Amino acid sequence: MAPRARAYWLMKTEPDVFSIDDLEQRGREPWDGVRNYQARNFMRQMNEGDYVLVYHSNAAPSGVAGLGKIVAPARPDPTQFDPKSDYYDPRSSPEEPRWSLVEVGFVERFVEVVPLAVLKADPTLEKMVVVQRGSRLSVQPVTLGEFKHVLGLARAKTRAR
DNA sequence: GCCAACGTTGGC
DNA sequence: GCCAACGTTGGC
Repeated sequence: MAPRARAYWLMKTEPDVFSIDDLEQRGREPWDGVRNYQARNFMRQMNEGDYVLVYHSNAAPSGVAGLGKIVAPARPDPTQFDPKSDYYDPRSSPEEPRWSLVEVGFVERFVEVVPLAVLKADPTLEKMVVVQRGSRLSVQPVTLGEFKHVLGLARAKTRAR
């Protein structure tokens, strides 16, 4: 078996709820609560070792806050079965789970968030899903080129200080 | 807090 | 299967 190529992703989180700092403190986190089919389908394609740009949404500024890594592949998200959870889905069942989660491990917290405005102003990233108008997808694929370029932007800030 | 853009639901 | 109404996301 040829090793599967590593893939790259962007996952959004609201830092008021769960931030890159929270991920750093915990080390790894089950990424529960995703309730969008497209996002779920991307999570089901993820493999251990894939890298994740951790994106802060509804933040000041919104942008890429750090780097994570997939440490466990998709499995049923238990919150869908829990009537007390905000993410409870009465139409899902353990026999036929509708929603999945992956586990994300902490890799790196950027010195500064790379703001969405910077991504949008960068011609190299014009195809990136997160800069598209009205993009709401909370789990997105990222190309290797985009991934490297965003890391470069984050590191440029580090070197400049 | 506003609101544009989007995804989902459900009547027909 | 269409599409209006509704709820949500997320930038600003």
